Amino acid sequence: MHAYRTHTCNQLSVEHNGQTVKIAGWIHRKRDHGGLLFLDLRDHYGLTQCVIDTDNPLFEQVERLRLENVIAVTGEVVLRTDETINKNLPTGTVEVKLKEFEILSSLVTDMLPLQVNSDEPYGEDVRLRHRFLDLRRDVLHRNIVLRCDVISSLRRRMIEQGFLEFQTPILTASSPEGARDYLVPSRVHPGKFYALPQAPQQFKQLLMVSGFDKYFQIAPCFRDEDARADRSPGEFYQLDMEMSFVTQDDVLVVIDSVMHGVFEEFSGFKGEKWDVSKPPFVRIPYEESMLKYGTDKPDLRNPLEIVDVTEVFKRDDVTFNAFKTFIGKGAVVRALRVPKVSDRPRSFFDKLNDWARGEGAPGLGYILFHKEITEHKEGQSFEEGIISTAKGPIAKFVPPAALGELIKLCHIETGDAVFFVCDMPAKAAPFVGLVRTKVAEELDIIEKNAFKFCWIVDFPMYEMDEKTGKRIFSHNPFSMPQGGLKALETMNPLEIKAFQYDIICNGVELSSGAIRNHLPEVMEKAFELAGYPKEVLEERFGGMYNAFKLGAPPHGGCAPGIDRIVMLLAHEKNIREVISFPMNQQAQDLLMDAPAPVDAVALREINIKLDLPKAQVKDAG
RNA sequence: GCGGGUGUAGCUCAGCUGGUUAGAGCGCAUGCCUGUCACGCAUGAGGCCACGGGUUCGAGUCCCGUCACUCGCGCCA
Repeated sequence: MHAYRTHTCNQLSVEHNGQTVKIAGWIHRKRDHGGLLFLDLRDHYGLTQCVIDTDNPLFEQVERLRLENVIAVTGEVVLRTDETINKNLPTGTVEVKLKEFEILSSLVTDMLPLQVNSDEPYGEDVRLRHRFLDLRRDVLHRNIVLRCDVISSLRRRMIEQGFLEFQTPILTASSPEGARDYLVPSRVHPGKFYALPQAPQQFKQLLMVSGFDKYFQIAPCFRDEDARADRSPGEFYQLDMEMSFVTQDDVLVVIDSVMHGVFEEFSGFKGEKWDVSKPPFVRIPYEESMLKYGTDKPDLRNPLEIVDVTEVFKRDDVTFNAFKTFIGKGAVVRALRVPKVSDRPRSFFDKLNDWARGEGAPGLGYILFHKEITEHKEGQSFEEGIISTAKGPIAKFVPPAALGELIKLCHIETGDAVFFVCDMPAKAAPFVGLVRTKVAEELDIIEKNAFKFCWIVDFPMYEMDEKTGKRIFSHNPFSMPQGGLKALETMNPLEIKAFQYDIICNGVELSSGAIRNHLPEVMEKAFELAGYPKEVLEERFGGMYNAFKLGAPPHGGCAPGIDRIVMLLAHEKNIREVISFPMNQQAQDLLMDAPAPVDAVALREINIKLDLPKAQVKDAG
């Protein structure tokens, strides 16, 4: 017999009846009836009930065992009687009649800081400090298994499509722009630092220049930025990929197929299978997304759409001066049509209005289109049909003809309401986007049980930095401008689009990607337009820039975030629920106690002297 | 860096308008219980009410500050 086990705790069934088996695991739960004791033994695979009674001289010893002790149990598999079968347990038709047992770990004597056999929500610091216990618990344990399965599926799908898996350096050079780097001091080169890669961006491009054609990596990325619920502090993983001799469309098709495949494969992880968008995923130009959804990461489960109705409020016969004056200063009016809500009580609209004020808006104007009146008759003008039915705070400022135009623009039907937001374009779009989300949540009309994908394409190459008034790269400096050198030389830079795309699922940004700028002369011009002289390009991106002068293929790729993919599939709101050993929000590892002070000798060796703000001196040892 | 929330037993939480002895469930300990599966029953141990200051005759409760955790903003090419 094997030293530890002949079967796992999820394996035994009626077919093992009568066999002597050995199983090993943690004591999940004990039910002590005095003369009879049940013990649920748990391993990675499942639970098996063991039973012992007072006929066995070991009874008292078993009775004394505590939860979470690790033991091996040897005994006979016996069938349960019909009344005692547990249908909730895969092994519930049998039990192991304990003959012998062996303690395999040092005995648990301390109080457990959290109970493994419970699904109570524990405080996150306790969970992180004792992550190994937390990871034993069912939900988290299964999430991590899902993560393993997703990664192996991604890997298989990439390899099947001819991609090669690479490793790239972890100790590398600091990259300008972007997030803050994690820096690692060099012992050999006093005063110099490595940086941990924010992404293997330049390496994967260099691999393309090296002629490898199709690259992928389950790539760790390090960014020293503050955490969010959907953003792990410090480090995260991407399915990083890049391919040569491709157009944007080629990249999108590959990712469509990988994402669709993985989501189809695992969409039933939480029970019922969810619908997954069929490829090709819909492609929405950035400008259209900002207009229709008020964001560059739209949740397409939300059926509501936004329309620009500035023209309507500009009309001479519209007398709503609050908007008119503002429009004169460059503001726009965005309308959100909400079907079938005109009969909602006044409180519904008041509540939304209060919410909007809470968000810093002056209020939320709306017009209601009541039922009886839009059912206009032949011969009656459209406008006549509408006039007495439009209600709401600003309806009286909008005469029938203008209402007719509004109805056409927004495809308004009887019983609808329309909300209005008037502001400068850069503010109106995101705010009406918030309204869109808020209203859909209130009405509970966000589609359930669906993973809805889309691509946002045609991002602008440059944008104005609001604070400095300077022109900057709006996504990253590596993207190819649409129209190439000619566009850079002739167009208004702010109107140039890039071959830059994001993939979105249910409002979550999974990845950015681009067709890269692999032409040195186009790079020079692109950087010049962002205010960087050629020297900066040479200094900061020298490795790649020089490589491009020695024969670079056109190439592009993207890098879907693995943690977020798993988070979506596991229906988790917090990314730490799909990471084995995450840091807390302050970027501390409470289990391993990192970051930690180092002693003076170590510091001297790397030529570092600390100069700490007063309050923190004591922490640094 | 800024704003919101939380902090009471090992864990999850309750604790009213400030009122004298601080409560429950789980876990732990002891005892009873031979078919449970979140077993049941009884008894018990376990508290710097995050920390520091203040108001008050009296503070777990009110006020101020600090710290920790968490959510969001800034940040995240």
